[in-house]
Amino acid sequence: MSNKLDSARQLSVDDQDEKMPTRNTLRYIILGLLAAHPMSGYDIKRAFDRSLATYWNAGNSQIYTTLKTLAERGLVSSEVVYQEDRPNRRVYRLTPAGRAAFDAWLSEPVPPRFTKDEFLTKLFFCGQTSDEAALRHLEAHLEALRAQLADMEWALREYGDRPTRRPRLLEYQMLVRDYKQAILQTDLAMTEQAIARIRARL
Amino acid sequence: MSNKLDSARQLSVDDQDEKMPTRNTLRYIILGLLAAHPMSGYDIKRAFDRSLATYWNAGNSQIYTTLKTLAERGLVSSEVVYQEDRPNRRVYRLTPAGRAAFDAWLSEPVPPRFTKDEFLTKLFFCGQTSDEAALRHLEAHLEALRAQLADMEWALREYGDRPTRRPRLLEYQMLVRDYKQAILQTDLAMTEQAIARIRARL
DNA sequence: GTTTGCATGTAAACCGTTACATGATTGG
DNA sequence: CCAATCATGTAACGGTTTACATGCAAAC
Repeated sequence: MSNKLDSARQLSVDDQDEKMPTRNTLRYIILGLLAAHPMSGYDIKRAFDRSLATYWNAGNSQIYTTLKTLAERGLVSSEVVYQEDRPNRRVYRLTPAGRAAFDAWLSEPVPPRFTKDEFLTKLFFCGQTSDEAALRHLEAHLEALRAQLADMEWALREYGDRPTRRPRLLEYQMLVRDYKQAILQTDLAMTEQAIARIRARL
Repeated sequence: MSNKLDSARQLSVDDQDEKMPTRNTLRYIILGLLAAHPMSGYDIKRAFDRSLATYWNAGNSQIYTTLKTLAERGLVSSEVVYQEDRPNRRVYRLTPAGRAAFDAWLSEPVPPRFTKDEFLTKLFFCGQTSDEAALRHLEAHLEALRAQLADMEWALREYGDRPTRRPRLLEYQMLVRDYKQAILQTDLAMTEQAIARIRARL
């Protein structure tokens, strides 16, 4: 469909490329979190669950391995913090190179990519089943959406109004939150409408 | 969490399990398309671009390899259709086993999975850059959304009103289309609102 | 005394993207 | 002559998920 300028791809002269060539959004998320404060892998996982889970998430296994590769590339450094009563923590912080890489990512445009939506994809094919089966999917989706909206409300109450010394960060986070919430609400409204549409025929 | 019946996991004697255990939405999409009519890999690619691209897409390489594994597992069969003037086509059709697998997928609930949204993720971190950079991202997103909406309109005009002998299929496809369109419109509205919000400060 | 929370990881399988490869025909 | 359409694939890499593995402390 759109077919404009695929190749603005000159050979860049400098091959300092400890290549970080592809996408790896997760790497940059971790750098971005560490830009706010030093954290352990465990902390990062909690940051996902608290505030990021709606837009992205990752399992522990991916987080820990990614931290390791970031360290190998010199984008983060780490030190062990010894604790009694609890397991020791390995705390990571950004290096200047890491900060630079993060800034570069922030200023780059988001590369386009096809969306993948398992729910809509299945619904697309539901003409090949019974309306009852379709209704089951829609109702399950409705429930999932309500749970997600409730989670967002909860996270807002729990973590949203804490004082911060970086109001700009919070401002964008709230902006994104509102954005996502509006989409979820439309999603919910459309699911309800679809249910009504199908029920009307039974 | 669950720690009860791990031991239901004895070596199963029958290794008919040509296991199709994971997710692979693409496999089922292909089965679903073939359920409507027999098609070649090329046709499947076109079906994606015409009507499915908004919810899912795949490159040729993945399509052709997936067709091969589906054939190995006996879910589809194929025959070569010879053509003059053009390359021959290998046309695939569902086997009864394939139809059964597709039906099973349709009746299963959609397994939950974390969403990943590169755009919102980047916006989430935009408090660490200039508002100008954030505006650039938002404006690029706006343009992408407009293009996508235009594509959907175009696809509707081009392929949407053709007569069909399976009105139920089309009905669900229209439902999903409306659904997606509403979400894109909310997306667009929120992007515009975010742009206004940031501009108000400059 | 069992579950939850803290804390860190490894290995393998699986899914998706990018790059590459080929070759005839039709239309501008 | 160049681009697009038709048509089919292979190879390599990279990113994600799932399963497995460990172990102490506090709380119920």
